Amino acid sequence: MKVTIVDIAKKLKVTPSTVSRALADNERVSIKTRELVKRTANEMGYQPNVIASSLRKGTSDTIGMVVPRINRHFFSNVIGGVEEVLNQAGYNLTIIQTSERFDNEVKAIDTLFNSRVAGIIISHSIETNDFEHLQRVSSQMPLVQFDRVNELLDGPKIINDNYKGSYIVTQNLIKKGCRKFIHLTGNDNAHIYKQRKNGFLDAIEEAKVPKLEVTIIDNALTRSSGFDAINDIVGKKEFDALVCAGDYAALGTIECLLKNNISIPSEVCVVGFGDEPFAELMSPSMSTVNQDGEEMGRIAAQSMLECIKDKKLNTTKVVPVKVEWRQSSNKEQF
Amino acid sequence: MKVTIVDIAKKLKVTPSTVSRALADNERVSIKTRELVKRTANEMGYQPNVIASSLRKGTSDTIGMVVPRINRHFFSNVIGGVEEVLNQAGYNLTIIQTSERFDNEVKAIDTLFNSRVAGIIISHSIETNDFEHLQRVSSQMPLVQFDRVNELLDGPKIINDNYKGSYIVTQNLIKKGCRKFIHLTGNDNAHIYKQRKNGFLDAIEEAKVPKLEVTIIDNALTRSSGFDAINDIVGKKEFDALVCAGDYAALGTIECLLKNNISIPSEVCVVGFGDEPFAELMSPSMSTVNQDGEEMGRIAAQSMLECIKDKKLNTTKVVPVKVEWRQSSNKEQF
DNA sequence: ATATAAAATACAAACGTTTGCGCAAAAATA
DNA sequence: TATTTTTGCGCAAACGTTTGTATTTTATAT
Repeated sequence: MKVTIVDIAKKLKVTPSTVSRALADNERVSIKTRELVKRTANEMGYQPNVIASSLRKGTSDTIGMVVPRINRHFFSNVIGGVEEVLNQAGYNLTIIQTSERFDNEVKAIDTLFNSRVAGIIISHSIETNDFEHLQRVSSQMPLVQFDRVNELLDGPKIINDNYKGSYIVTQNLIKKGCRKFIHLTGNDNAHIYKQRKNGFLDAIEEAKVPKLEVTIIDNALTRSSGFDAINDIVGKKEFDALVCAGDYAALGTIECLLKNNISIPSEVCVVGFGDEPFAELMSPSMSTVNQDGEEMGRIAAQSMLECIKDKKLNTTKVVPVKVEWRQSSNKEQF
Repeated sequence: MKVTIVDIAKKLKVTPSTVSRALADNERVSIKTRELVKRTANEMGYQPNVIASSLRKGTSDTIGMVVPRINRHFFSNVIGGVEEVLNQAGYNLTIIQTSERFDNEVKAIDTLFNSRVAGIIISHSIETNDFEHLQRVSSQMPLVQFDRVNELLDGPKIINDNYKGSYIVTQNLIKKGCRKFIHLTGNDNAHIYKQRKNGFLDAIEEAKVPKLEVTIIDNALTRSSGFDAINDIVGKKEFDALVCAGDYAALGTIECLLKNNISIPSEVCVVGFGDEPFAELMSPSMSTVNQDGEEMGRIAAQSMLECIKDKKLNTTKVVPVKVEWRQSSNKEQF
């Protein structure tokens, strides 16, 4: 049914090895035969069996990618960037999502490992703080981490400039006159949130402005937990700035503020992180930190390709972020 | 280095075939040996080589999925649904995006075909109106189409109830008093847009209301083309309802209307299609047709699994849609 | 004890490539 | 012409499974 190298060989009365080499443009076969073989292969409708090829070569042309959620704007952008570079280079991409669950992440790694992918690109689930499943992998094949990375694992890491994003946001809010800050975040074992918090705290610290107040609220990253967090304290506690570690939390807080007739930004400034598509479009439009997912994906893929070639690489690349100033923080400056 | 079936066989002084069968829980090997083998495999850290297995079995446990854009909310939801069902069933998913380009689609199909996936789940690029590349495929492996489907190809098709979505929207707008309609759409060779247009036109037709005006604008699906389309006619042409075949177009039109100080919905009602996350959050919030991507994905995956088992299947399943009525069309009824 | 049936395992080929090695013929050099 | 080098290709093994068939072992019946 399906035409193989052997079929071509038979038809041309040469050996499969010659056909194989001819198709691979190997110098050991004459140009004349090479072209003859290619032409015949075409005529016969030959389609290489990459499975067989992978088995023999011991590696495949597939890269595995593990992400927490495929339908998060940021991640799907990263995937887009990775795809772009990898396809260009002749690689395929197998994508698995963990839905933020640790056991799914372990299973995903196992699966990819068993299908002998050429390498793995991963952003960890939020539950993950044990990295043994990857220790084993990183010794056997290239492992590229992005966004949510673990410093202790070998291999390239691509991260957003989380620290700087928060720092600049906070610095500017202080300049605009905000004094009573609340920071909504996830939890510290996730690197990105720790960095965002540190950027926030350092900006407060280094501002050298007296009487700055700071409150940190953990585990407030979703729309509903953002809403609830503010709902709990509104009326009881004074604040004039909400620096959120994520857009969805910021969205929740804005909804809560509006419901309580607190005006944004004149009474309270709100800033998110991530620049989800809705941030620009909602009302008031949300100030937030834009992270270039596609660029991150391209860099991750590039790093992967380098790793496949040179084996060793242990760099950390930082992708710059850009603060989008919009209505939700558009308070007049002093 | 890596432990294989042969290694286990040697250690246990049995043959590879026994080990293979034991691991597969085959009745032809005694329960005692089965357990012994499994235990030893575990101890030795055996990881099955799925590549070898695929080669031998002639098929893999990977399903290929081709989508126009991975970072479109709807598609990433479908992917999520597919993933959920397929992973449960022990299958993997290889995803390729075509970026709406026909040649990319052809290349994607080729790649998946060559990697001997067990089946392909596809939603066509907007450029695609030649389906030869799939004719070949559908005779060799299961092909499931979703959302953007071609009726002439064999295999299951899962579609949204595009017709009904538009029909209900239009019917209701008429009830609310709208009389001068503009329909922004893509082009007719894409089924979904044709269906949406038909739903729109039929609702107009069947309303039996005198003096309904209708204008159709093609190739207006993006934010900017939506904006431009309205910008071109505003002031020159009267209209009180925009029925858009996509949310991004609707967004563009709303932006254009606001810029021209045309009030929504009192002067013009706008309705989109797709229920992108921003639709709910923008201001005015956008009425639109919600399509359940995850459900569609689950159904597509189920159909794929059935196809793999039974070979023949030629059904078309329709996933119901739900109209979300929001501010952009919240005009008082007669 | 022997013949027969059933159970458990062994044997060997196959899946479609790739690749190190070897061999012959052609070309180049002595 | 004899020797070496180059060129072009064939041979055969290997990658790690799976599976149809053959063989041995064990259980059952005669």
